[in-house]
Amino acid sequence: MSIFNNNSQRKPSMAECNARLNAVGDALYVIGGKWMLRIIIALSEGNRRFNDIQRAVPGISPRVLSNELKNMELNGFVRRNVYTDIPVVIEYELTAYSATLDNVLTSLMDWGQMHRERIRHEALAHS
Amino acid sequence: MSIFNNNSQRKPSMAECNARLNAVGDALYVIGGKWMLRIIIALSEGNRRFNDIQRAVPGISPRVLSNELKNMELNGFVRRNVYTDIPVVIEYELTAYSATLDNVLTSLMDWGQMHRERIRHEALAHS
DNA sequence: CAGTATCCACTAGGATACTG
DNA sequence: CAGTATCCTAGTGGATACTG
Repeated sequence: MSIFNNNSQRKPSMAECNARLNAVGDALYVIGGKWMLRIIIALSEGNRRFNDIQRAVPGISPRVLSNELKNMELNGFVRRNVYTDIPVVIEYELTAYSATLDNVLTSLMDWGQMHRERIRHEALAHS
Repeated sequence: MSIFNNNSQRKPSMAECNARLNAVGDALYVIGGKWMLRIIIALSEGNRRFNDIQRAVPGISPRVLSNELKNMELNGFVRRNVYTDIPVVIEYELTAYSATLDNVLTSLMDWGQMHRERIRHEALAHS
């Protein structure tokens, strides 16, 4: 259902309104940080080890990456695997649950791309 | 295209990877704040005047709402209309551009709802 | 009603150095 | 390599009072 085109002409109830607000709020609370989605993208592109991820997410410091990964593990987006061979290898991998973010991620990517184009054209128009 | 299931088996290039990262970053930068999407939802549900919006977005202070609305106007999501009758009436309305957020918004709502359910079940399972 | 003005608290996140 | 430890800053946003 679209937020913008209310085909049924029915005015949404207070309860419905708050449910929407809360759902979006929850989602943003979890994924709205600066880094989490980027880390997911990096992982989905095959980076598994700490320093790989750090390289794949430009600008992130080890401290922040460490915190993010811990949170993501707690929330079930990521699994941390320790392979106790010598040398020990630690790898992160996305869980199935993180795949539920697929729609969110692609819609954000599409919109971000579109928005960037728009800004670019505006800038040109004003120059 | 899905981030998670790369059917073509092709490993994405560095350039593609960065493009995705940037697109998501841009999108989050614009809409990732605590308030903007909630204000859009409030507006989409028929609230047009300053205090209406403030009531419809629980917890927002007038200072923050004022700042957000100005930003949103600058970025083309909202139009501020001043009707110079007596008494003067000021109304905010969503622009066509804000409707481009439809997919983002609905996917966030859906995911937020699902995630909340999941958390609830987990809490029950642990009690 | 539609905001401003002030003041303040918190915390996400940056820089850098260090460790087992 | 996979992180911790410290320290620090900037910016977001809360509380409250006030104004044309």
